[in-house]
Amino acid sequence: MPNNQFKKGELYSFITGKASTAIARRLQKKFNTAQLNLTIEQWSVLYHLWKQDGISQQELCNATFRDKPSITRLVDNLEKLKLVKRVSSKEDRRMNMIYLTAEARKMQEVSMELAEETLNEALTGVPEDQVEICKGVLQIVYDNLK
Amino acid sequence: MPNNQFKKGELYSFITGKASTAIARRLQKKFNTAQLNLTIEQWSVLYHLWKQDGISQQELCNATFRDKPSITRLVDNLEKLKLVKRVSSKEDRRMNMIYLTAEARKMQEVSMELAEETLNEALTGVPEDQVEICKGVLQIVYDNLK
DNA sequence: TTTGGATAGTTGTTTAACTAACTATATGCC
DNA sequence: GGCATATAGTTAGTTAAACAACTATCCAAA
Repeated sequence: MPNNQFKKGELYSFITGKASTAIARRLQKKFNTAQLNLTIEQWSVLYHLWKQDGISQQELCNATFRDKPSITRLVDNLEKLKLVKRVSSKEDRRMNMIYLTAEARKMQEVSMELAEETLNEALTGVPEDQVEICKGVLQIVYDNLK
Repeated sequence: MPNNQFKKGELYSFITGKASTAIARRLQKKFNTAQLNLTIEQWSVLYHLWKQDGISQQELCNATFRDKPSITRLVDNLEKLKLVKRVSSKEDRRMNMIYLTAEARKMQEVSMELAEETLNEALTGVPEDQVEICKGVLQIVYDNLK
């Protein structure tokens, strides 16, 4: 028997992701205010490179949950901004390994602080145990559908 | 004192809305399979018109959490698909009232069933009380940031 | 009654997502 | 070795979001 928790009136915001849209908009505004010339999507790519530099575009696809054309263009734009460099792999010449520039490395600290700040604003007034439950539910949703 | 529940490694999926992206993609695939020629964004506009027909573009902005140019273009495309009609208001000639066509009215039942089906798939294995908590947290997040 | 501000909607530009079709390289099998 | 297939990445076309600048209409106060 499927769960039928969703009355029609409540289904909308779950599908449209109003909460995560609001979070992303708030973070984008903070980037703009801080003169950080970076879109949230570009930041999400840098985020994974900060964790591990020199990974392939395919690995960025998996990490960011985006398809190959999206990553191609994000890397194009990040390259134009001189924040990453494509280096074609010597072991497998089909692959581009993506490396951060010094410029991009400098952006990590500020942007991560703004991201944490945004989440703290978003979660003001939410008890910690409920945040944990919410994270768990969203993880299951993702696993169910991926 | 701000909540500091977010370790850096966990912050990413909250901001990028992986769960809601996955839900929207799954629903879009169901639309395509069902030969329902409709994007999720277009569906989200129809959703509110099914609840109340003949509202203004500004009201659609508020309901769908989108800005005016986005709604202008969504209505443009829905008009091309002959799913809605713009009728300029007689009381206030600045306003367009948006009306569903018979064609669009026919799409409500099928598309809503697919949406509910998608959410049931997404929430498989999640206890009902946790879904409620999650919905509550996302609502607070939205209210905190809007 | 005119003028100035507010509101409703449109247009242009940039960035991104999705699909499909494409090129280049690698790999495994005959 | 040569061919089929899979994998990595790119390109093209459509839809959408965000922002800024714009037009048209309404309304209220001088």
